[in-house]
Amino acid sequence: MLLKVRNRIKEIRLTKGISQIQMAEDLQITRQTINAVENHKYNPSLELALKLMKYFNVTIDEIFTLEEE
Amino acid sequence: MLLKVRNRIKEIRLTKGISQIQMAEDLQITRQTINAVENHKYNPSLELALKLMKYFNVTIDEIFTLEEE
DNA sequence: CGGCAATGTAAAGATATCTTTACATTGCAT
DNA sequence: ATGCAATGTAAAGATATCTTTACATTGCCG
Repeated sequence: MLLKVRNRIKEIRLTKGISQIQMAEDLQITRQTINAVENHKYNPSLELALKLMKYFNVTIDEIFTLEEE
Repeated sequence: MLLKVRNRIKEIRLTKGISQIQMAEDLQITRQTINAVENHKYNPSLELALKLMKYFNVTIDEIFTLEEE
């Protein structure tokens, strides 16, 4: 049972009307990192994942899910 | 405001009476990885963090916290 | 159409995460 | 005290995550 992480960062970001640029500034990371994570180039680190939860004020389940490959 | 990830993996594991060795087998990772994470040598990846939540059947807040440095 | 903001993408380099192999230490049961 | 299971630790190597710089594409507003 192979598991893979999916995220809904882009959806959540758009519903809040925030740009990648603003997110990057707020979170003190680069825009490219946000873009890569949104487009599933790679997963965020746990640290970044926790910051995203805090930033959007959502639970982990609302952003990340472990799905079968 | 520097933030750092803390975890309670060791506490949770011990309350459930599970060894690092058994955890490693169950989660299909190495014992050294569990040991390193428990002793805060580095953070688990988001993927491993999600697997740990599922394995222990706990919420993210029960395992991980973002604390000030 | 032209300009601008937002987004997508790419490549090189730095650091983090994880594995493999191996050995040392601890603590508990016999 | 000896043996054994569990834990701690270390070093080398592989892959993942993130930054920096740079340029391309998209879409929308004037």
